[in-house]
Amino acid sequence: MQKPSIPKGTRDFGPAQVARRQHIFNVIRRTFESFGFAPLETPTLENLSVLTGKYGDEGDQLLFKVLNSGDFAKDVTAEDLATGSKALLPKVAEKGLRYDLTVPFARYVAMNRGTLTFPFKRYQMQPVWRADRPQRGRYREFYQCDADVVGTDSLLCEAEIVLMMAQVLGGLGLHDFTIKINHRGVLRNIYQALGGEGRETDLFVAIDKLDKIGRDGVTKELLERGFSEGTIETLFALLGVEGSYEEKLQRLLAGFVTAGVEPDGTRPTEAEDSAATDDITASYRGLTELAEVRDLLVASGFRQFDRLEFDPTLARGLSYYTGCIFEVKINNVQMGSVSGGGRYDNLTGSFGLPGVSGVGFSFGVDRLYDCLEALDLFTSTAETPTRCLITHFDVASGRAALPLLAQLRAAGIPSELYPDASKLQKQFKYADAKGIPLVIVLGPEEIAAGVAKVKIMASGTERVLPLGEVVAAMTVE
RNA sequence: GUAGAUAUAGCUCAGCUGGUUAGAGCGUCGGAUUGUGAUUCCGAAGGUCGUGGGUUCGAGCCCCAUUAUUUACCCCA
Repeated sequence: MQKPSIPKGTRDFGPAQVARRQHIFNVIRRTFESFGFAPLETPTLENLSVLTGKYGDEGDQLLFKVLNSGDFAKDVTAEDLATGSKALLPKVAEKGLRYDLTVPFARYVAMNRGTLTFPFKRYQMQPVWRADRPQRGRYREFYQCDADVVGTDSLLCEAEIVLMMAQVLGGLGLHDFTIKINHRGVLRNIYQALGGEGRETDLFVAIDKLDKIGRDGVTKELLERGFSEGTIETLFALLGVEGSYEEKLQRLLAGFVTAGVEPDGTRPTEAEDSAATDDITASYRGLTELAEVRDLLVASGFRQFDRLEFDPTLARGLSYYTGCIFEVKINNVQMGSVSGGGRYDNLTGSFGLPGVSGVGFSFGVDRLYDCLEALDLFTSTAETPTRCLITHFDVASGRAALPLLAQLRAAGIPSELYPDASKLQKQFKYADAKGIPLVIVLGPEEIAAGVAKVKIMASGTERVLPLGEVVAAMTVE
């Protein structure tokens, strides 16, 4: 006999887990729909040509590729085998499992550009697959819940992303969270302040690790990568700004001016240098957009600015982001971000539809689940939707229970009759173990008297009711 | 891909310096209670100690290999 198993990084979800997951999905779906997003579903399999090259070299390695049907090796030559997997891959696999929901969405928009009404707002809640090493909060199969808008540059979209993030987390009972926001333009300006060239990625990767390895660690890493000490000092002076959202914007701006950085990367002339601060502010797209998002949030009645943090060190890996970027962390839980997103100016470009700006974000349901569990925030532990169990004693009383069972179901009360004429003790244990709140005892005595006993499991109280009144009484409860 | 940790009952784990018949809690099943759960009491079932080699008079324990799981790095939801 072989021991049964499931692939690494995948999970089964039992009835109680599914019920909890559905709760998370419902909160997210309600929020997305209340902001006017419409549902979309795309295939599990995409053509590899759609997926490859969108996530960087690392991402390509993490794609699950699907072997072609039939004789997948029929086009393979001895030469291909000798060359290695790179030459082999396109001949044996033309499909892959989706890696995220944003790229399939971009493909959908490009394919259906003629029929869509822009701005197009869609949400999507489907599993994605990544072939990386599983560990805490990291699975090979997991669900993402994306909401994206394409076809508008309006910063209202960014503001609404913050509103939706807060609404979903609040709806789940997660109140101690931090929404981090930054702008790729700000990062670009910082990069310019360092006068570097072509090492943007090195820098972002190092900056992103700041909260993990600390300032000393980042300094060491940047020195190893060839940045000078003076440069690194400037970097930390800019990154180290403190204060409120508003204050950080102002101090960062002042820092840029001091460092002599212009938004387009050129050095300012002396004349420009003397220009009024306000004019320069307007030219820093990142800073002005972040200020605008803040104003829109205020006007929308957003009150949780203590949970919204402008973090100049926020980098995020996905290279297609060009504007605002977001990331959400649940505090006091050891878990990566539960949500993230940002604006991309040209996502559909590689599918032949350039110049369409979009902004979107995503919730990781599996991580939200893990956070809720770690914080003990799940209220329902019921393993079944059943509200009422009818117990019986023999074939005759089981038969007699069937009309009542039908009435309960017709009244909208999920109900079941215990299938076997087991000992009453066993039937009650079944109800208790599954968290069924109500048990009806319908034995020979009750049938003879035309009544039923109704027991409320939580309190242990029992009531004897005429058979005709049972359903009505339970509808009230 | 790199580095570490772990693997003993259905689950969570003990198991001393290598020494007789490998233990506990929870869960499961039966009984105390011919028709009442969660609480209490009594009892029972359940293990080729991940797998394969080796050392030894003797291995759950030591050594080697292998597989699986897991944590950190990289990257990310």
